[in-house]
Amino acid sequence: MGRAKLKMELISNERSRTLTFKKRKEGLTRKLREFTTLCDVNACMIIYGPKQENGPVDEPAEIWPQNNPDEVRRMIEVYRARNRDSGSKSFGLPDFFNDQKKKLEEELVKLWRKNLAAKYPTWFEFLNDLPESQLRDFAAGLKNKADAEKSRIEFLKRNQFSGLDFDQFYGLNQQQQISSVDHHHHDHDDVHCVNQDALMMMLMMNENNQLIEAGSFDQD
Amino acid sequence: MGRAKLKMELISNERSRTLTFKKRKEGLTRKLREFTTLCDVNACMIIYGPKQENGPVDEPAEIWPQNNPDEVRRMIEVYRARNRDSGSKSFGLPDFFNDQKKKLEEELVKLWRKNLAAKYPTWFEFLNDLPESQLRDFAAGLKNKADAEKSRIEFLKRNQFSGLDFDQFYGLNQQQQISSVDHHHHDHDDVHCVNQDALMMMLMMNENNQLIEAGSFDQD
DNA sequence: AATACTATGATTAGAAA
DNA sequence: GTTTCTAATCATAGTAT
Repeated sequence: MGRAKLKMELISNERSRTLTFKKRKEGLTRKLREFTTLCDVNACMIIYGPKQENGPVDEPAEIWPQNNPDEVRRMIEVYRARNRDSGSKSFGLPDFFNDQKKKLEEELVKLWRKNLAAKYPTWFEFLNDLPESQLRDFAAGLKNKADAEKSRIEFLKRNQFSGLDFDQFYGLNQQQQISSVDHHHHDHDDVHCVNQDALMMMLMMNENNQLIEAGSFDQD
Repeated sequence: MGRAKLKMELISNERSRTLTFKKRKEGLTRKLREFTTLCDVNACMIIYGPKQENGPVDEPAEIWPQNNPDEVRRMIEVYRARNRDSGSKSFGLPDFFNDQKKKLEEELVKLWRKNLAAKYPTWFEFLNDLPESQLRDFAAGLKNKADAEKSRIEFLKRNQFSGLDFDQFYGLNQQQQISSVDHHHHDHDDVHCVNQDALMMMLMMNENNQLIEAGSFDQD
């Protein structure tokens, strides 16, 4: 027979629900495609699920525009930017940093670690991809850098900002709770941890995000 | 009369197009709401436009779930995270930095500047919002840090990293095309610019992204 | 611009293969 | 799990207000 009127609530029957999910997802996608075609608008859609008992949550099931994640990202960025701007136009600096900078930093650190972990079992194994000569130089440089950083911190501790808690100051203390980032301890320097790594990287950059070019010199 | 069959292309008649936009946008939103209700899935949608001749582009016209931008953001984040992970599982460190860190830093810097500019005509005027005592301490601290940073960079330039192609190593070469971040020169230090500013701010924050409270000490 | 109408086209619930 | 069928519901183009 034909269709019956559907009560607008969660479909309890699993088979029906799965079927409806499939049908309506397709219909939704078609509608959105038609919509953008007919009216010349930008739109994007992300559909997750369906939620499974023993499956990963939030598995993306459909994105639109299809085959164009960059476009999706672009529109998302626009949304995010506007969403940030509107709403709180007069927030102070601390608020801004609390809200946005922290998230970005966290995201950065997470991504960094995640991708490092994906490619290398341990943090520093990316050195394996370097030629032997650079490897030696890097090892020496890293040691120097670590030493220099430690020295600098010591120096600052002694001579400047007395009364400041520098560990706290750098945010290098008790940061184990930064999401679920696992900390590898490196054999070359105990001082390094999440933000220290990121900080190191930033310290090595100039304003164009290029590494500061080192002149020629002798190393110990 | 009733409806006629619609050709699936941009509706040339502006009046019809506007009307269709409105109708279909509503229909789309209803469909998506029904969909999530019936099938218990997460989904979000962003609709921009309609594109106007003399209006701002990409004006958000509709988001879903409505009144829940946080939820939209959450889903977007999940999408972004997954989207990043899949696709290129085996990229190296340089690629990662080129691709992701740069984007994040860019976003950070842009947002920072945008919001600073919105609130303060000049970069350092946010100091005006600090109490007098903190202002003095901050100024002194900033100078000391700037000096220390400059010295450290000089030191690194002179004494370390000879023979290394660090640009290549970190994949940080030829990055001038970093969008359109404009560089302001500040009167207190030529070395400082975008990233240096960000660094400064980082250095001034504790782990909770609050500005460090300076203890009392003598300044030069 | 927004709302209402309504004939018709489009979608889809339920069942079956 | 998919596809197909079909009647019933739903959506909406064109029009009018």
